[in-house]
Amino acid sequence: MKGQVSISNATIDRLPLYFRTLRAIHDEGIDIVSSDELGGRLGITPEQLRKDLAAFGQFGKKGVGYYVNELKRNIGEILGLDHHWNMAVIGIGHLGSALANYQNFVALGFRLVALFDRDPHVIGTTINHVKVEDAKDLGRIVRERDIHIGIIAVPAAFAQEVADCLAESGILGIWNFAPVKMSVPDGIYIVNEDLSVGLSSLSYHITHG
Amino acid sequence: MKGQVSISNATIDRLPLYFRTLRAIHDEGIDIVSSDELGGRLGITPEQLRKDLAAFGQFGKKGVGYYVNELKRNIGEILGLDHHWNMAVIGIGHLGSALANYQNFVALGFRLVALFDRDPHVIGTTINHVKVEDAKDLGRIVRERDIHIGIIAVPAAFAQEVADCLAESGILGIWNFAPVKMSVPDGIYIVNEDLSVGLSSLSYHITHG
DNA sequence: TAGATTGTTAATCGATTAACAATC
DNA sequence: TAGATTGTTAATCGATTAACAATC
Repeated sequence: MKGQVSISNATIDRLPLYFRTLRAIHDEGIDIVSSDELGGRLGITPEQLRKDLAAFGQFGKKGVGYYVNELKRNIGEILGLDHHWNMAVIGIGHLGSALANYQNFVALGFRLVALFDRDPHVIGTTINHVKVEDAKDLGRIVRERDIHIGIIAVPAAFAQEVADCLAESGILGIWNFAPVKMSVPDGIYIVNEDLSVGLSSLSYHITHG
Repeated sequence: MKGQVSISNATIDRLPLYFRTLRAIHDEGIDIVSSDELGGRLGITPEQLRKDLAAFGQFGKKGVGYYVNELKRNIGEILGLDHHWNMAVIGIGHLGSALANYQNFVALGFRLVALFDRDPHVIGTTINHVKVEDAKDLGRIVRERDIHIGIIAVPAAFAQEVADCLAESGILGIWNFAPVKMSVPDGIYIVNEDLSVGLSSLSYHITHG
């Protein structure tokens, strides 16, 4: 990996697709894959794929291709999936409980270690073997259990105060499903997963063309 | 709107954010907003915002700003939100039922008109006032109820066959939550909402820097 | 009128595509 | 060796940023 060169977000967002596809290829019992084959499965040109990988090092063998397992492990390390980050979901409504139950996260090495809500009827229930705790203990528990990632699934109106609490408690990143722009101190990374953006974009494309 | 000029996806994906923020500003009782204020709330430069809008026409008044309600209506029309698209969710697992319950879609004018699953225990139940029907009736019901958008929330292994059925039945667009790349005939637009991409990207950023 | 703010053109920046030398 | 395929440099394309004239 080249430390000082900045890598485009477009490249980073394609790495999980490569990773996922390499896993599928591995499950098919294939050991070696070319940039043409791997890119082809994703609708990505082989040049694009090779350029993306080149940002981090040399992973292939000229005239041969890429060793599936080795490339998968390398991309996993680049993405930091070998860190097994601890996550908490805040806001156990419909979306929050769906996220708490999402099995794909486990497959990527993430660990769900806490759930939070404010509703006394929800507190104390168990989802996916994790107990829902009172949101007023959020800060304490984030510190105690060394939680790295906070998943915000509360209504938009409460998202900023949750983010503030997470930030104070030393969270590293926030995955935000509330449809609102939040502000946090420098050094905390936010990914906004605003579902209405995708759906509205779809509406645009079927309206035109 | 300029018919022949192609508009960047980056611009289109920002329009829903403008729309959402204009609604919030309207709710605050504010009638006129500048590109500086509107962009500022979203962390977008005023130049970027004006450039985005310029792709579709002239919506502001020099020296004054934008009339909040008028701009909101115009962006809504550009996004096609005034069409009130009919939607169906296929796959009523945790994520599917969360999507079926998601209230923000109603606020954007989308209509949930059908739910589908294969599991006999799920078929016949009701979510958000809509009955879950047998997935084998998917094609017929899509045609009968004039469903425009299919939301795929089935396991990756079944996503392609659902997409094939939707395509045959005249769907206009697919909003895909299955972590897999699907192929559909030209003219059908797909938005992939691959949750593992966002989370892996977050992992990357907290691992580095 | 003076001040403010848009819409648009020009300049810069960044990402993708194409070409090809290196080499397995 | 010949064929295949990577890694990298150069060329193109597209998006963002800066500047400013138009005008409310």
